[in-house]
Amino acid sequence: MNNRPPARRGRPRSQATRQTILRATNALLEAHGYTALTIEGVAEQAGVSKSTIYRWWASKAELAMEAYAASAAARLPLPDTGDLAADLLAFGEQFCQLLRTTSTPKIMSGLAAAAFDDQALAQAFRHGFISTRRTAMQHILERASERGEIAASTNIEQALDHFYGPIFYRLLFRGAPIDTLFVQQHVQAMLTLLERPAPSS
Amino acid sequence: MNNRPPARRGRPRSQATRQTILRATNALLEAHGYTALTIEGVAEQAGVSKSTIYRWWASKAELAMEAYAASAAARLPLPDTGDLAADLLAFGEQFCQLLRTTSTPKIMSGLAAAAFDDQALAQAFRHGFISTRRTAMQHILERASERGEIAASTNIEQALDHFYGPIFYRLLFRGAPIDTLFVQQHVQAMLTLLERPAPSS
Amino acid sequence: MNNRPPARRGRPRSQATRQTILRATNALLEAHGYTALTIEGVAEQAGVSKSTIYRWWASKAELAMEAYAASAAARLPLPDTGDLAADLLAFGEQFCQLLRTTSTPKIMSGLAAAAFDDQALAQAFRHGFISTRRTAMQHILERASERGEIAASTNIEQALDHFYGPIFYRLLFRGAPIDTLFVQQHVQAMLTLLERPAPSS
Amino acid sequence: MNNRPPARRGRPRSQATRQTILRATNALLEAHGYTALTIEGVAEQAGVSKSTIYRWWASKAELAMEAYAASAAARLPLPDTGDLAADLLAFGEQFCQLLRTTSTPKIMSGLAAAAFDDQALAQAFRHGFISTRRTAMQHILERASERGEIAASTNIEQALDHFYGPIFYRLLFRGAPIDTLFVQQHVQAMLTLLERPAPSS
DNA sequence: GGATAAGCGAGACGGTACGTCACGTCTTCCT
DNA sequence: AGGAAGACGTGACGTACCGTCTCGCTTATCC
Repeated sequence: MNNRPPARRGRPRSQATRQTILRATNALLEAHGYTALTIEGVAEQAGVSKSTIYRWWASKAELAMEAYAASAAARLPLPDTGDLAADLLAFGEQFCQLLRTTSTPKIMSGLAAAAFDDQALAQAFRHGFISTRRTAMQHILERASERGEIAASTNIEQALDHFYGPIFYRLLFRGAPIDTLFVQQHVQAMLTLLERPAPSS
Repeated sequence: MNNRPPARRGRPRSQATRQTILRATNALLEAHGYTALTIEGVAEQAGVSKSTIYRWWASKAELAMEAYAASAAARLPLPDTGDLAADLLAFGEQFCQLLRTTSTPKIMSGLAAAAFDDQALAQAFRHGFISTRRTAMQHILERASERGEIAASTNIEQALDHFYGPIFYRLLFRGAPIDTLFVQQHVQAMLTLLERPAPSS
Repeated sequence: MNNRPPARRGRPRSQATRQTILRATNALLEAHGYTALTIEGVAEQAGVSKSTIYRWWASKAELAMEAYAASAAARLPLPDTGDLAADLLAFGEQFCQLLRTTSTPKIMSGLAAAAFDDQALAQAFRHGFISTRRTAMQHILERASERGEIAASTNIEQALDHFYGPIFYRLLFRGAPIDTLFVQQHVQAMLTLLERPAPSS
Repeated sequence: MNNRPPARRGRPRSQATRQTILRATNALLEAHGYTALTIEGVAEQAGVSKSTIYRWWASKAELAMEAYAASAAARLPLPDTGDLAADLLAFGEQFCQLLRTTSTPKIMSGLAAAAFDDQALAQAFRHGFISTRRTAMQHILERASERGEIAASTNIEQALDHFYGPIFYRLLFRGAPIDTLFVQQHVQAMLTLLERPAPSS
């Protein structure tokens, strides 16, 4: 692995500037949402020139993605209680609280829409926002599988779709609440789908 | 029922113009997607003035909504085979085919994102796009309930979330296929959740 | 002379409506000036439909002209003291006061500019605004001539140009005051130009 | 004297673009008059974006002013024959010819009307169009004064009003000709007003 | 250490679309 | 037929951002 910096000629990119831009983007996203985010706004907020932004990000979608993905990933809950139902409840509860208290839904729906017009962005979106969340949940399921709580044959992919799908559907399309009651019922349904410990006999 | 002819004063709104605008909007939506839709583009395509559009629709979101909702509703499958599994399969298959072959996903994601910035739009979106689809599915479940295929106590709302949620999640967020295999597995999962006729006796 | 009204078919033109429109126009002219005058504004102010206005006046210029010409003409001073200098002073003083206290300059400059784009309007403007004023002054000069205060050979046209020219020039182009001092000096200059009674000896 | 190169930050204003805009404006003014001048028209004619025009000029009036003032000033006659009457005749003749053969009257009346709605514009108009012309004439009168052709006590301001006033009055308000005969009579009147060489004795 | 490259802030520039305003014409109903 | 209401196509408005481009200046590496 050649991890030495490439030692390119010319003035190196300022990491400070890069962070300032990402922070400004996040602040604006949280404050006014994705639609209202503009490159010019970020430039002003960050005290940075537009060209500097365009040098490193191709569009506001790409910028928003990078800015928000990190902060979103950092907040992902990672419960490990040793019990599937408890893990699901804890994860669901904390995850839904995030969705309730941050601008995440707004931003994700904006990015999802933008992704339809830009394949590269779609790629980044799925990697930065979707896979991360799926992986977190996957760990829970795999641990449950190792403990024998769910059958080894369980279709994990499908289970993940069934966990996240209804949550986002309610949030983005129905405007329905993502409260404790919902989480409880949702986890119950998940267990119904998962708990097939092979009745043996 | 307000069936009185409005008997309003002044020149009445031209229905021909209205239809032309809606048709032009649909054509542009299908051709270039929601992001690329502009009021000016619709005006030109329809041979209509911008002001006429603004007179009746407050934004491109509202226009796209009305234009697309009708055409989308008209295409909703309404199977009635007398068997829950068959109904689900038929509905799922046809519904997913629509999502695969039209610009519906693009448009819905655009509208969903726009709905976050406009409560009135959100309202219209849920009524025009979401409720319609839910109702279609609800009829299937209710008929199954009457036939005793599913328990009367079944939480229909939750079932609907579980049906639509994963479909849109795969489509908008994961970019995952909505093919026949998926539909079959998905319907199977739905049956698992629903078929709890409490064998009792 | 057949002075009976033509007795045309259909509902006759409403004189009340006509007057309402002219009054509304004058009010708006005085309040906001010529530039800000719009047909739609007049229609609203007068509680009248746009078509009614267009039925009788071809443009806002023509309307403004008719509306303002009458009210302006009514205010023209007509001094008759039996002495040229006194008449000139009185007329000048009162005329300039009108120009100072009403929107007349604004309106006249607007109309003069509009007249360059419309020959019919130019015609009407000269007749309604310019000739009227010239005639008033002309009477003064003619009476002076009859009294022998100025030579019969005096070029009246030229004298009128010399009287009105500087006033409007100061007002419209220079933004210079049209106060008592100016009027006095101006009248003095006029007398210098006019009083050539050829002392004969 | 601010001769330091401004050393401003950012991309400097393109002088080429500026000139292109001014030239396009003049062309359109001369061709279609002031009323028909539109910012969009100038932008198209000059191959320039609207925003660039709005960046530097606040209104079509301001633009027309700057565009036309320079070209008008460049054409001002500056006779110096050593004789007042000859200077006046030459200046009057040439000046009136300009007014006859160019769109100047149209443009000036438009600007004068616009100046009533905008004090800054009025200021610029007086400086760009009016003072320039007055100064030219003033030089003629001052030279005559030095030569003793007119009394030192002559009110120059008033003389200038008497020179320009009737010309513009005939042009803008009366639509009366500004021909050689008029100029001769006008100059004669001016001399009557000016030539007061103190009869001594 | 001087040449050579970028990085960077500022901001001008050609564009596109916005949403608004008033235009002048029209269509409908009412008087 | 006159008239009020108001829909309509048209054209320009002035604004907001877009993404690109020149500037002058700074900060590095390379010869």
